[in-house]
Amino acid sequence: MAKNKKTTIQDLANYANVSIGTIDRVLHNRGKVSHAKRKKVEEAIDKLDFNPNLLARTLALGRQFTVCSLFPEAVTTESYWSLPKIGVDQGVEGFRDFGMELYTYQYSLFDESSFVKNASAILDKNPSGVILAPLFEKESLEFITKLEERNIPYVFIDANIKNKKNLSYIGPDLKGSGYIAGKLLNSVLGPSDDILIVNMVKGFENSAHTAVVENGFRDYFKQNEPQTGRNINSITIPSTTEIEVNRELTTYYIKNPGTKGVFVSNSRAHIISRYHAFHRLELKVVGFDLVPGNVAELKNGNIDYIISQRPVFQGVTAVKVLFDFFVYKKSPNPIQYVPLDIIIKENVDYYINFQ
Amino acid sequence: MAKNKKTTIQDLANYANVSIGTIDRVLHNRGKVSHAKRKKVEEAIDKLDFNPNLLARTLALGRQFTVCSLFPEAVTTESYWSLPKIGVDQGVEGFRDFGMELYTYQYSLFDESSFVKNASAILDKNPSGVILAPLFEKESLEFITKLEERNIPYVFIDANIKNKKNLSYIGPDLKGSGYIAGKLLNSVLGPSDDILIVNMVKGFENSAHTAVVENGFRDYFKQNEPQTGRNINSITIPSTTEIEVNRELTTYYIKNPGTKGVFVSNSRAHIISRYHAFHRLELKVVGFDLVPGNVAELKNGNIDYIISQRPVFQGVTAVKVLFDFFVYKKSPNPIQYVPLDIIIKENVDYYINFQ
DNA sequence: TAAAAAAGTGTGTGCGCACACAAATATAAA
DNA sequence: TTTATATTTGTGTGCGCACACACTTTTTTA
Repeated sequence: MAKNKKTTIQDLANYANVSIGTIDRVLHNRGKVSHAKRKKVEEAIDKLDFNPNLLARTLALGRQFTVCSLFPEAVTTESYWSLPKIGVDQGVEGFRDFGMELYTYQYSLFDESSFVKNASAILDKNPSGVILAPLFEKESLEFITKLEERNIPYVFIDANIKNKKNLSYIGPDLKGSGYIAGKLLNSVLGPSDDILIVNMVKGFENSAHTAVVENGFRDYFKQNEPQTGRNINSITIPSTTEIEVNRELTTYYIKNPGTKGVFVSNSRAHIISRYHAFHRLELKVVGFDLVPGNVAELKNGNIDYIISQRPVFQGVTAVKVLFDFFVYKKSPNPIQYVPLDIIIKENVDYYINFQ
Repeated sequence: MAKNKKTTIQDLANYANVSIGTIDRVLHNRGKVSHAKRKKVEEAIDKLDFNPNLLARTLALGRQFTVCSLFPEAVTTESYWSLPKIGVDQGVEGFRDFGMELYTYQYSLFDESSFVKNASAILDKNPSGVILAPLFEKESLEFITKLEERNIPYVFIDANIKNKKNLSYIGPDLKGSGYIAGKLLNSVLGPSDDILIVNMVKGFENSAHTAVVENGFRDYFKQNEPQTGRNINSITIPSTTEIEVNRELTTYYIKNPGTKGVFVSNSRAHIISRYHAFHRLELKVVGFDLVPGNVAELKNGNIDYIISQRPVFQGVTAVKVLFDFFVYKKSPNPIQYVPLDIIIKENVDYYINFQ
């Protein structure tokens, strides 16, 4: 039903008729211990169900874990990238007394050199571990090479680069997220309604990820609605500003008035749904991420579904993975797909209010 | 960007030119301290940004937190009630070194006296806190009265009794969960398809909760589909066994062949969806909770939507709430509605596999 | 003005563990 | 047999804090 009072190394020492020094030796497998006493101590560990007190150990060791994170910059507090940062802050806060400290760095998606510069600053810090959102693939590869040279563990968050030596990838299954978006949009459309996929490329980041999402989306219709004559077109807007997005939408909708549903493969669905409302267009919209803009549009009905990839949780989990690796030498699951939450007007508040 | 090395009480003592004894006195506001030194120490606390090391404090205090949980019994490991138990186990495990220990108790939904017996056993343990799923309202009220007499804090999980002195309620917004179920079921039905609501009463537990869920469900249709001529009937089966459920379903479906959708207000949707598959009925099904039976039926398409109320998370959170109250004297939000996750075939694996 | 009481401050111990070092015992070499 | 050398085992210190207690200085009382 529960454990009795915790047993300490002193308890072990009493049981085995040795001093705590010997206990220490067998626990850490260092120094010399006679075979007989070693056996006896091992018996004590087993019989008394010894588990070292992590608090005491941490206090005694007094070591420090420095974690650096490198994400795209959050332009405003309403930006998507402020959320993973909140997550890592929160995660590290929980391990503060265990000696963990955090330095956050951010790079501009318009400027690869800012990535390089910050990556180099991180290397100068010689951290115990790194949390990286590798949106610039080439520069990220150079960075992790250097990390590996220095034996610094790193985890990817939000975006993945496959077959690397990252401790773990914590983020969405991109293809699956597109597939789910397909199912959701389809569920609110008529069988032959035309669909527009809107991709945006903010800066110079790798757009391969967006393509994977789009493929997942299209896969849904290929596999489930093969024979309908609907059009599914996609446009890629090389910006995320309202003005540019609006211009591209106008251009597209005038030429394609039959469009009934829109899938936005990033966190800017609210820009598009506001455009719809402004022009009294009754289009269905599915997008990603619970940023404030999307929440508002979800609530007033301009967005139908938001898929959330738990960005805060990603940050928290990344920190925890590093901690477990430092302290317990635990090797995590190399790919940890976060749950893809389906958010609608009716359940959005529960997600926002909790904690 | 980050905190410098953590400041200790010794650092404070050096800054304020006093001994750690005086620091201790102002920190805990005990004993006598001259005004001048108190000011100086407070300045030190502020300037050096002192935060006590919880690890050291815990170690020094050496106190013990005994937590008791009282839930309905999980008949098999596949039952719903095994999930909150997993949660509290997990939560307590994380606080083990902080002196927290857990005793779990369970009662039979067929036997109020088992509740009373276990409640009394808990009182004998004189725990620091209690986590309770108050499904027997009358007996729960008697229990919490005694807890209050003894000044033992308690939190409700999964089910709530309003206006009581529980530290917090952690669980679903029942009405909202029914409402969401309504939206989901409606989204896969034609506008005039008839609907069956299936409630089950396993034992002698309070069925008011089920009624709230049903009201939420009906509200959705009242508010959003007012003028359709569809029938929404409900039956309440006084059992959760397959045989009894099947008999009731047969009785109902023969009389109501127009039924196209079923809402199951508990975790037994899989029993009903299996019945449908067995009899080649193409009905849409919405139910609650990611128990293995529902997961399987979701995957093979017999269930369309499952709403999950994060039972494991409820357990973890309840433990955390108690811990924060014990250690930081934090009063939590009195009502913490958990997110209601919408689970479909396409995203169910992410929920199961993560961690 | 001396003794008693109160106010103010510092020191020592222990929580459970890691680690450096000292001590004791056993074995090998001289 | 004695000394040198491994091998084995025990002790002391500190991590940051809480708390008991001892000590010093001031104030009050007789």
